[in-house]
Amino acid sequence: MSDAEKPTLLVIDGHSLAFRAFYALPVDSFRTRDGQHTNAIHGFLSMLLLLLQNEKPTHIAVAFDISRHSFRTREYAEYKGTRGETPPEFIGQIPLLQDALAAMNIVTVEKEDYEADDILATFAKQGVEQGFHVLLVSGDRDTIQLVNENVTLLYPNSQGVSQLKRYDPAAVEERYGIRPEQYPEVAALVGETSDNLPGIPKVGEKTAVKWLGLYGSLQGILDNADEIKGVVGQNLRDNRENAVRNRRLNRLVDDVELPVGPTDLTRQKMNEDAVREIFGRLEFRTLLDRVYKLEGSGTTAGAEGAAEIAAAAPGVPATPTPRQLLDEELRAWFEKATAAHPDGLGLSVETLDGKVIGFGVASATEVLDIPWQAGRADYLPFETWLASDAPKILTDAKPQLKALKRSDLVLGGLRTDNLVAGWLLRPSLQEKNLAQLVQRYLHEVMPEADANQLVPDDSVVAGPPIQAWYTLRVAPVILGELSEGSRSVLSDIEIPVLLALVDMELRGVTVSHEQLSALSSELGEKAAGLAASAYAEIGREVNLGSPKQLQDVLFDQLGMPKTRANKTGYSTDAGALADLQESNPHPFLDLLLQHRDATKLRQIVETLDKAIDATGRIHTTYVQVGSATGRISSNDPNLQNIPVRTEEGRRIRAAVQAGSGYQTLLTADYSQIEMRIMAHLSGDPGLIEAFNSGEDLHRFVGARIFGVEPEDVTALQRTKVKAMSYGLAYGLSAFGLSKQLRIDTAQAKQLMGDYFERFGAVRAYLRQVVEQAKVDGYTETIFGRRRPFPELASPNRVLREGAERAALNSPIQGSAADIIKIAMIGIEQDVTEAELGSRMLLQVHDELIFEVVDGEWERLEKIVRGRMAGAADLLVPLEVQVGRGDDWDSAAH
DNA sequence: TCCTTCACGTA
DNA sequence: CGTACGTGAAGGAG
Repeated sequence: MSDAEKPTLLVIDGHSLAFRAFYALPVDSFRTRDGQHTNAIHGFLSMLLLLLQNEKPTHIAVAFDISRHSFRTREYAEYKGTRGETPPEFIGQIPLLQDALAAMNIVTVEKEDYEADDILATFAKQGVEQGFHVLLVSGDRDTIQLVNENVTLLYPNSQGVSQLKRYDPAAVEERYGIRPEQYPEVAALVGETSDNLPGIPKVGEKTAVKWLGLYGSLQGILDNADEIKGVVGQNLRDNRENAVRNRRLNRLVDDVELPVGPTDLTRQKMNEDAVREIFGRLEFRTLLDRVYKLEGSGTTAGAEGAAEIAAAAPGVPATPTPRQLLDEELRAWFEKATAAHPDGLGLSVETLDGKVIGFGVASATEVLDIPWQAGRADYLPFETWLASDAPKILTDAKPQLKALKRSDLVLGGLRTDNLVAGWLLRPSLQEKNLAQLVQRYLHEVMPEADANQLVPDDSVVAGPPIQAWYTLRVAPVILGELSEGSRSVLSDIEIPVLLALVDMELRGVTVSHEQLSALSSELGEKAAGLAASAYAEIGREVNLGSPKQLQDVLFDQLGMPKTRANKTGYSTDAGALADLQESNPHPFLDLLLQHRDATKLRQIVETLDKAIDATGRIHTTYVQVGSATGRISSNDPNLQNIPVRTEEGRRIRAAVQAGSGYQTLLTADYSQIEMRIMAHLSGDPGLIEAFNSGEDLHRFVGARIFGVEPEDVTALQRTKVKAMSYGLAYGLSAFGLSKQLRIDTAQAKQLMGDYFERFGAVRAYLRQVVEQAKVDGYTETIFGRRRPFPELASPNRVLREGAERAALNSPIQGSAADIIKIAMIGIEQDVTEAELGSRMLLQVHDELIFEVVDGEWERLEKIVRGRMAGAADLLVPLEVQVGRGDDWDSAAH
């Protein structure tokens, strides 16, 4: 019988797959109205449907364990003893899963005293004997031993149950370097932590496979144990019983007496009523759809069945089939659709290498598929709609807008971006893409190719039309949950600033490769010299970049006192080293610190250098939804953490320059914006007076604290005061302050006391913020941006107090973020209206950097100053400092 | 090879 | 026992 003619028997290890699914899918997103968790069931069934569709088994069974006890636990009581308690959310899902399988007429098998894998082994053996091709699905590695030319194992990868790796004998050999039947011998030597089966210490897969190659079998290895040298040889001799026991336990039993045989497992037609009932009870709407599609395609139900389902699941519209329209039809479609959708149509831009290759457009009832080729006149009605102000809804618009611009396409009327709106709702961001948003807000599973998704099947991958469809449907749910204030933050701040970020990213900034590479080699030499000196001090070479090796040097070799403990030992960070330098001065410490400095800087230089493109510019990516406070972050590369505090750091900034065609750089930053916001929010008369008087704040405060005249406050004192002022806005304690200022706690308390005596309303405000947040469950910025703080109610003190500090800082940091965004929007608008060639390039939280066309300086400076200072109307003025220079360093002030 | 921890740069 | 981020090296897990 040829392979193609053979019937296929599919046997699944129910427990292990359901458990994998449980950990692969978020518990919170899969819960019925009455609180039953369903994530394991959903994940399992989704995988099952995929298997039925792709593998088309003729026979099928699912095996379960009856309990945690089996003949193995009787033989070895500790077997699987390290497994923790079953999570409470998992309990109860298995019986429901079995109900669902029963409704689908799939046989489930379990046997007292045996594990599911033994059932798999038994069916595998019988199946092969009776001429089946056998497919096993299990998350237990022991089943690898069952693989042969007629038995294939499908094993879930680390992502969960969405992707199953196919192991035939060749794949096993490729992955492990051994034949399938040898696998349990390897496992016996290595041991299995999750089953509480210790193996031979220091023997991993590599060693075990090597030994098998040398001695042929486990028995051969044990017989020749005396030949094996070194520590591992000794370990083998000392622990040979482990290997013997493991081998005994991991041998699967293939002659379990079962009530059914392979031929009894013929795939049956599902019981539609029962399936509808149980899926309804589990609230699986999309899955039900998929079940019917599957039944319809394979058996008799057909389109009729699918229609019946759509009717049976009210409120969930069936996904429309994408249409391709041209010319007049397309024009008419948009005319009708725009009229019917005043809140916008869904749009998804498909990109490849940053260029546009297609679009999906969705209305409430239809979706369009628009494969893109530039210059096609028959798509003109679409291009017209795209450029118009007609409202559009996207998800993660920024990369799509960048691609549009690169392809010289214009998009107007961006109404909302689901990713940004979702972030405003939950700024700690659990949902990073459309699929996750759909799951959370529509409680549906979107078909997607994403490895994190459950259904990676190519035939159901969501193309642009489907993306647009879900984008349109999820938008009103998110918008409906946003507060009024958050909705105006979205429309008045986030959407406009998103458009500005698109342009800033595309513009990039010129960075001198010559200067960076020179600096890099200079720093490299410096680091090498420092390392050599450091080695000389301790008489040996260590890896100065390894905290672990440094611990040996500091605490063993040099006998220094132990520093602050961390997870892997004792801290060697700059603060700890400074403490050591004080108590146990040693030249090594200083050399180490300098070496760290040099290598860190070199690393930054190298990262930047590698990011320079062919035109000599670096294009960072701004992450609009990256922070919980409302700030924008920057990556690939991060241009918001370029050094500035040291001389050599500033040389990096000096490599950031005005590009060709531009005369100079303009930098503009807010001075002490967070302290000004604190003055505004607290209404503290002292602080407000300090700002309104024009007096330097830190000097002003320092004069009070150190009891001197403002002009006599030293630079060092001012630095300390500055650190303390900002520290207060972060929830700094007296203890923390004493550490930072290297004074004792009593003195720190005194300092804070003095501070609050002078600025009492600040303390009252900070306390009030936390109290209010505990009542509301969230904090709010001046402009209405919210950040939820569920941890404020936590019984865990560490969590709760951490949340309190974050909560008191959030309105301050978040309002500052709002203000600079508002300024950016205004500046872009004014620069465009004034038709300036000068342009905004970078944002670094409280600073903006522009490149300036010759002759435009005065006009640009006026716009920038006006928009930044006027971005908010506070009780204190917003002061803006502007600098000019050929590069970022010299433009600083 | 992938993941976590440490350390450290910015506001 | 100070908020918000992103990056890279080392070293453990596999």
